[in-house]
Amino acid sequence: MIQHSDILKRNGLSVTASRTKILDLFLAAEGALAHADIEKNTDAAYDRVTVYRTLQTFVEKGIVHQIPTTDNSILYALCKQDCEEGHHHDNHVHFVCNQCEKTFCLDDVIVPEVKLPKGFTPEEASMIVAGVCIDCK
Amino acid sequence: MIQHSDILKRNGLSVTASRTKILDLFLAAEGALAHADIEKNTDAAYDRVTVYRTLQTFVEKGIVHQIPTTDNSILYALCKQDCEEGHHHDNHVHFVCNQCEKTFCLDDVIVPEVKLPKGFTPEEASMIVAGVCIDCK
DNA sequence: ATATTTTTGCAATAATGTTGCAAGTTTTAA
DNA sequence: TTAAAACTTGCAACATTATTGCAAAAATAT
Repeated sequence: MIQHSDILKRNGLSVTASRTKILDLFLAAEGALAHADIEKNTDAAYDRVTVYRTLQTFVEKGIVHQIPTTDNSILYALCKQDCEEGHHHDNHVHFVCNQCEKTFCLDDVIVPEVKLPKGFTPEEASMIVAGVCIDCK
Repeated sequence: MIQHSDILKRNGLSVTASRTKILDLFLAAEGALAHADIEKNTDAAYDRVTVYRTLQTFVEKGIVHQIPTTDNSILYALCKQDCEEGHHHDNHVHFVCNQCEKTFCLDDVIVPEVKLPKGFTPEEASMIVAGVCIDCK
C-alpha cells in the first residue's frame, strides 16, 4: 500500500506530523484547499508559519500546484500527474463552482493551445472555468 | 474628444479627483495594475481605502475587470469591450511575462471553449498564458 | 546512541484588507 | 446661483494574512 510518507520521502522531505497531516487533507479533499482551509481542518494544531512553509515546500517539490483566483487567495491542489521538483505539469482545466464555491481539478480536460500575437512566446497556460458543478447541479 | 469624465458619467459616477486620476493610470498603463501599483503611481495622494473603494466601484460598473493570479494579488485592467454594470465580457486571454512580470490583456485572443465532464455547466472562463512578452523578447 | 541536518514554533513585524462615521465634494433642482 | 440632497473621501480602529530570524525540538544519518 502506498504510504503518505513514501510521497514525502520520494521528494527528499523528512516525514513530520504536520506534513503528513496536511498531505492527508489533500488526499481526502474533494476540491482544492486554501491556507485557511488547512488551518481550520487541523484545529490550528500547527503554527500558521508551519502551514505556509509546508505549502511552499509542497509546491516546490511538485506535490501540489497553485490555482489562480480573483479573490486574493491562493488555492492548492494535489498534482496527479508526474510533477517533479521545479517542474509542474498541471496542464488541466480548473473549475470553480459559483454555487458551493468549491474548486475542482478537471484532470482529464487539457488546457487548449491558443495562437498568440507575434512576439509573445508561451511557456505555460492555465484555464479556469466557472459555473455549476456536478454536486450542485 | 473623449474625456475621462464621460466614462465616469456614463456609468453614473460622480467625477472626483481620485477616480479621474486612477482612470488616467489605467488608460496610460501598458499592462494590468495591482492595488499597490496605483498607490505607488499616485504618491499616496489618496487614502488606501479610497483606492480600494474606487477599484471595487470600477469593477462593479464594468470599467475594469479583475485578472486571477497565483500570488495573492488581484490585477485590474480596463474593459475594452462593451461591459456594463454587473455584466463583464472580458473573454480574452491574459498574458503574464515571466521576465518583466507585466500582465497584458490580449484583447484579440478569445478564450477557447472546452468540453467539460458530464454534470459541469460552464458560465464563464478565463485563461492565463505565461511566457515572454513582446518587450522582453 | 549520538551527531548532523532539518523542521518547527515563537516573537516581532510587515503588508493587506475592512468598517463606521464625520467632514468634505459633487450633483440636483429650485 | 445657491442651497439641499446625495454621494465620496479620509481618518481611526481593527482584522486578516504573510514574512523573517532564531532558538528549541524533531527527524535522519552515521
